[in-house]
Amino acid sequence: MPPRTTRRPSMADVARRVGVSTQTISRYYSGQGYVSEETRVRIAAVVDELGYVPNRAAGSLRARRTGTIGVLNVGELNWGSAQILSGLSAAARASGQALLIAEVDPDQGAEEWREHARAAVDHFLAAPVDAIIVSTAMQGSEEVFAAARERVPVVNLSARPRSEDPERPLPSSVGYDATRHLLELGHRRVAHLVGPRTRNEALDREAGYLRAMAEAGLEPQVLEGATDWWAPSGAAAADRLDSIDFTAVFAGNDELALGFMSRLEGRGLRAPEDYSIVGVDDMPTAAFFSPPLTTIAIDFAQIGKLALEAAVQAIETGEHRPLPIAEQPLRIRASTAPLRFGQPVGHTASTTS
Amino acid sequence: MPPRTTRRPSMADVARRVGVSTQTISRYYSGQGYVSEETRVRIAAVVDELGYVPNRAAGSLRARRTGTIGVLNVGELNWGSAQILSGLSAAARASGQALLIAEVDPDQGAEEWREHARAAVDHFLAAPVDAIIVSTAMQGSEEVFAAARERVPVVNLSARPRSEDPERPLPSSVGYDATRHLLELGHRRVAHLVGPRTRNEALDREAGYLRAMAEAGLEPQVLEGATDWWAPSGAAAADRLDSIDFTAVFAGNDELALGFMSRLEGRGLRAPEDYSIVGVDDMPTAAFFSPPLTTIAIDFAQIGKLALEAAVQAIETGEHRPLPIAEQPLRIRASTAPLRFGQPVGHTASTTS
DNA sequence: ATCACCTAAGTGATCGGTAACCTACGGCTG
DNA sequence: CAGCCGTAGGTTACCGATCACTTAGGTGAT
Repeated sequence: MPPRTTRRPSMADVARRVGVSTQTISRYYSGQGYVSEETRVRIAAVVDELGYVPNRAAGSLRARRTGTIGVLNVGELNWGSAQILSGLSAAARASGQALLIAEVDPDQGAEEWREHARAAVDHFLAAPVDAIIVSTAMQGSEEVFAAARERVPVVNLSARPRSEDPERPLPSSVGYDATRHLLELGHRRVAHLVGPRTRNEALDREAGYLRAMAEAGLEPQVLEGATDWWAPSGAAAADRLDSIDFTAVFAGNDELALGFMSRLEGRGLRAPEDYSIVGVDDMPTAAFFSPPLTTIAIDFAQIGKLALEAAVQAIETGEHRPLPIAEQPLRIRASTAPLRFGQPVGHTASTTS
Repeated sequence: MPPRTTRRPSMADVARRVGVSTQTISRYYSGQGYVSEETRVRIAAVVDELGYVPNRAAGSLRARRTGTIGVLNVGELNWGSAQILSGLSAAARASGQALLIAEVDPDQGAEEWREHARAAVDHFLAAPVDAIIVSTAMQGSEEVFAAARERVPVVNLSARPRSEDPERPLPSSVGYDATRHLLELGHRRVAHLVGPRTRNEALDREAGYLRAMAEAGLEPQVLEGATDWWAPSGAAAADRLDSIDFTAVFAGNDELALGFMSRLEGRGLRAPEDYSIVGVDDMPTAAFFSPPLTTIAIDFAQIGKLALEAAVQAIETGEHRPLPIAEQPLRIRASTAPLRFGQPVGHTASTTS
């Protein structure tokens, strides 16, 4: 079929058919001003008959409000960021906003990724959008978004807590809580499988871990090797270990924990008998791992909802309020257990491939 | 800060400063018509200086092309649909398109969900978008999109193969291939853990399974109980079994397989010793399940790319080509093994909770 | 009786671009 | 040297809504 022949109906078409001016139709949609009940009914009938849908591009041109919010996601959509997106999109629908999305691949060089982010921001500004939500941010991204802030409000979900930051997000306690759980079970040699350092969440969780360890007067042990948030990265981190001298591990997220557990099992070590492990996210699969994974359940959908509301607020009032923190309950499952004497980990240094 | 005070620069601002007409700036961006190299350089300098970004809403008004494509997703973003979205967004960036997204919750009544879908489509048409991509469709959604088709091209990624369907997607062979693998291992009592019947993918896979079983002259056995694609649904399906009389299972996706395996393990049955199981998706965690899951790897990112290209083609030429099928290799891991005599499943009917 | 005010609408300008058409100049060709 | 074409760019109308303002009848208070 040739590129659409019938022109889509405009507000003028509707107005003509109802026998009023376009202004009345505009009022019908905006709710501002007076439209009699009778006229309202006749408009509704014509709208339905013609299949009229107002053209947002036209409206926003004059109104200087597009009702569109840009959502920037860094890296592939994992369970968490996908959930955030779901939360955002539910809230957006509720408040009549449209969501424009862009994804930036962080696994390039630092310069390339910054260039990508800049392009994505321009993409949003071109739309144009009323606000930008940065779903997951990378370290060093602040300057890119600072430029965008001169045009539209920017809500950064994972900006690091800094006093100069306009949003001043409260520090998340995920890393601290997870580590505390392990310490309360009696573990003393608690390691942290750190997520990709380029992401702010990974840095936050590491900071929480370090704080909990310092408070307890214990030596931290950070396991490196994760280049992204997926299970193979956790496996790679496990493969790097040639000796194992911890009795508990706090993994940056559930995926990393799974990959890590899987490789340790290959070396004859199982949780919770041989070591304890706790993750973050509580993705739906985590409860079905073997063993079921103790983890911190982050209410990502709620985060998305809060972020969208914050963006709408910023659009309407220009006021940036710090994002409240969603609930983050610890879900205790079978992967963690109290430290027992004679726990093999830390004594044997098995070296299997 | 008060709601932005400085007006964003317009094309006229740039033109004035360069000393040309807006038309020349327009030509600079569109590449249509002649702009001398010298002028080009001066425009670039001013654009950079003012931080000018063309307003797509304004341009599209006259050009009747918004460069925006709507992506409708049905249900929460699971691994597959998130990957499709990633593929779409990468391809969109490459071709300069913007992606508008909306999510529709299918777990309402059939009437409610149809109403939601209609609202989402209107949302897209309001933008307006140049095309709509339906990432995962539900049964019975065709009529909703048929209405949208009168306005813009609609690419439906999971429309069921029907001769009347303008896109006539080729039937996917996922269900058939997975079942064949189990049959080739010697299994005869092969069950299918069917996905949520409301989704077309679930129906397609079931059809493939039934075809393979019929070809082999075997009695099919469909395990019901999954209301979504997540692991808890797989567990629920396992909980419904009071006797187990199969030696192999083809699960609708990896998540379902995981939930199912986890519950059977609670009943003392492990793959591949006691039964074989194969999933679909090859999500990154699947290789780290215990046992690592044999599964069909769907190249979702590729699907997204193809879909976006098809949409762009339809926009430009009005021509709907059927989507080529992405590769779907079988990844053989430890969850499937040849049928052995004396395999316990099918003999014992354990009833543990 | 006059005036203020509410209800219900209409008028014309305008947002920031693009389409279509037009102008001007130089070089090459017949 | 007239005619034609390629290059470089300008002019004007227009896309489809919203904004700011105006009109006009009816009602209640002074």
